[in-house]
Amino acid sequence: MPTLSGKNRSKTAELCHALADETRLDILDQLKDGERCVCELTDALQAGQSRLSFHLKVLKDAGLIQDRPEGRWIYYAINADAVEELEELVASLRVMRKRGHPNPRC
Amino acid sequence: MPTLSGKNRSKTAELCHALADETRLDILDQLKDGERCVCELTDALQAGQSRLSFHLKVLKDAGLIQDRPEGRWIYYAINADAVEELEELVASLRVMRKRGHPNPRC
DNA sequence: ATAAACCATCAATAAATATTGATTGATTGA
DNA sequence: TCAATCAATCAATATTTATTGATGGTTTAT
Repeated sequence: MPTLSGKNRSKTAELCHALADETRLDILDQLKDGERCVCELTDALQAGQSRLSFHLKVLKDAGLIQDRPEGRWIYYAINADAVEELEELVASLRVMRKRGHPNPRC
Repeated sequence: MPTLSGKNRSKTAELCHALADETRLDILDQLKDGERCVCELTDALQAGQSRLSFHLKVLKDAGLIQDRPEGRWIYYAINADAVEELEELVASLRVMRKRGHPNPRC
């Protein structure tokens, strides 16, 4: 599970990094309704093939999407597990308690 | 509210970008229990002051944190509204329906 | 008034990311 | 087999982002 600190912290950063790009958000928006092959995405997003392949790799390395080769095509789909991890991460950000600022000894 | 596509998309990317860095995750982890001044953070995170100021600005520009000047100090705290926005964003990623891949006409 | 603490900002450099076009490999159909 | 389609990868370049040390402004205490 993703955490703010600790040993998974870099994995958490990677997950967020994958979401931190407009092209990749566009891709996820396309995948929201089900799997798509790269050629469909180049069509829908008006983007070059090598560019999309690059961003798909970023998303896949982060675990946000998965691929399913079928013959000549490769279908990409959102990984539901990753979305669940994101939910946990955001939940961990919930403000716990307002600390009455103690005398800072700086 | 943050969205995958549309006019808020760049704002969404900015929000995620702010989370996509280990130092900034460390900062948020510190702020989870309440507000902190910069000098406390430099102490706790063993990081240079200008470096933290930089990352605090990234977080603040993204709306994730807010600051409260008090005398010589500036206290930073997590912005609960931003966390709520993140929850909505993640919710929008929920897989809607598996589309039985239609003949791609690529 | 002076000195010290706190913090933002700047300039310079270093490092990481993204984009483009070209190449390559695999698969399908003629 | 040959040609065409789909997609990953590479090389080169451009762009962004991060780090460091220095500077300057503001506030507090002496």
